[in-house]
Amino acid sequence: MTPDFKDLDPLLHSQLRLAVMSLLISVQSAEFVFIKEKTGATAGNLSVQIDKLMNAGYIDVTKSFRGKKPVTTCMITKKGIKAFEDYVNTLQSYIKK
Amino acid sequence: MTPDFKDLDPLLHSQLRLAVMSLLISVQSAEFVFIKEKTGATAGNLSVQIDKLMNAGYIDVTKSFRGKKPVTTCMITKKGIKAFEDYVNTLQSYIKK
DNA sequence: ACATAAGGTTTATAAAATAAACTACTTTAT
DNA sequence: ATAAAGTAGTTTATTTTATAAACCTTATGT
Repeated sequence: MTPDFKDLDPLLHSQLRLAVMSLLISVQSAEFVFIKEKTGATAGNLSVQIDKLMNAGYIDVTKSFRGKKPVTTCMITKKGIKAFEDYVNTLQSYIKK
Repeated sequence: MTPDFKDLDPLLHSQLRLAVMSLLISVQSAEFVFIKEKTGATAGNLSVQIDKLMNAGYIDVTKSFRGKKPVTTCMITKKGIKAFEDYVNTLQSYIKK
C-alpha cells in the first residue's frame, strides 16, 4: 500500500523555521532582531535556522550596517514561497483527514 | 516584546506522530499494521513513536492475539483529542498570519 | 530441519534543535 | 580613560529526535 501521508518538507517542519517563514511570507523584508522578538527565539538558535533557510535557497540574507551596528536583513525567495505553500497544503491534508 | 508564535506541542510536532494522531482522530481504533501501511513508516520507528504517544496519555494501546498472531491496537484518548485540536489551532495561527 | 515471514521491540547511529559560551564591537557610567 | 553593560550576532557543545539496523518469538512453507 502506498502511504496516505505525503512527506512534509523537513526544512520547514521545525517550529522556528516555520515561524520565520510565516513572518517573511507576509512582509517585504525583516531584520534579525525583529524576527528574534516576534518568534521569541534565542539569537543562537535563530542564527542557525536562518542559515539553513538561506542554504536551502528559501530566503536571501544581506548584511549591512545601520550607523555602526550590524544589521542582518532577510527576505523570502520565490523558491521559499513555493516551498511554504507546498508545506501548508501538505499539512492541511494531514489535519483534514 | 512577547512573542507572536505560541509554542507547538513538541509531542505532536513530529511527522510520524502527527500522521498517527490524524489517523486515530477519525477512527474508533486502528491496528499497528494498518497504521504502518497508511503512514508508510518502518515498524521500528512506529513502535517508538506509538510508545511516546502512549506515555503522553494521547493514545491507549492494547495488545492481544488474533489466533496466534500478536495484534497491537491503538485508540486516541480524550486528552489526545484535546492535544491534537490545540496543535491544529496553534498551527493554523502560524500559517494564517 | 531450515529458511522465510509476521508482528513487533530494542539498541545503535545520524540528524536536528537548543542552549551556552564566545566574538566584535558600541554605548554608558565612573 | 577605563570599566561595565549592551547590541548583534556566530560558534561550539549538549540534548533531544528520528531513523535504521539488528534482534526476538511464533508460525508457516519446502
